[in-house]
Amino acid sequence: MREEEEEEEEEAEPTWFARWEEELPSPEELMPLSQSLITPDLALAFDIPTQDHSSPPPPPPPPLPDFESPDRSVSCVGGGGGDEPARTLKRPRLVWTPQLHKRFVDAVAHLGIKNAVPKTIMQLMSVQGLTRENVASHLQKYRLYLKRMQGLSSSSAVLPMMSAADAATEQLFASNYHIPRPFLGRALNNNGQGQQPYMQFIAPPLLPQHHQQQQFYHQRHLAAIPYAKASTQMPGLNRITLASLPKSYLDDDMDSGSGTGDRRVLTLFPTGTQD
DNA sequence: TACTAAATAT
DNA sequence: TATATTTAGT
Repeated sequence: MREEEEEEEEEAEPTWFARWEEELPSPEELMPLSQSLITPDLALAFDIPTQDHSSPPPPPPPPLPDFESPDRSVSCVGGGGGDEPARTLKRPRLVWTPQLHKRFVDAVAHLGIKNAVPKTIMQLMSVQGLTRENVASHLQKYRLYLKRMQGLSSSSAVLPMMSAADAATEQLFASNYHIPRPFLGRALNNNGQGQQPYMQFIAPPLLPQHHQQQQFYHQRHLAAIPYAKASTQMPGLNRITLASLPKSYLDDDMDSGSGTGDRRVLTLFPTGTQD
């Protein structure tokens, strides 16, 4: 095939089309899209050259999520092109690492089921770049998982140790969804009659002695965070990069990056060394 | 406005 | 297929 059939459809081109094109405003009349669609701070953050920088108001520090900064190991999946740099306008897929999930669970535990709503959880977690949507989505999934576990536990005795049911569930969640032992025990005990749709979370004061230590160092690290009544995002305090947390916190009982699989998109926890 | 559940996308 | 994101309903 040496002759590529050039699809010349000139003849089929209707006249109205040409006239319609004529009626279009000239390029000069058009307002530059980059001006209206990309805010100055965004343009600055993403190093987008702005043609007309006649009105550059001092842009506030761009709330760039940690995982969007090129410093972190970020790789986008899917999208228009794999070659696309990490700084796409589309929010990259967040991977809930075991550590991040642990922080999530801890936040939920501290808040209690009553206050365990996306916004509050997000504030308590105080992870930079983590959105309420992220938390809401994860919370949904988490509840689903708890619900599932509840059902499994009611049908078969699977309290203290991990049984096949647990193992299967864990597999379902790619071993990402570990639930602290006190959670399981408490919930299962409470579940005798199946009175509650979801497993009941353990509020901090309800934690058994054995886990008060856990609660303790949580308080140590989160003491500065007004999570109890954080109504507004505090610029400094509310932004805590998980990577800055001590290893003792992160490596509590989870192995990092052991079950993320090969679809890691972005990680809030740089698995390597981080300074 | 925020939360939850369902649908959709990757 | 599993997970995260987005959307829609309350």
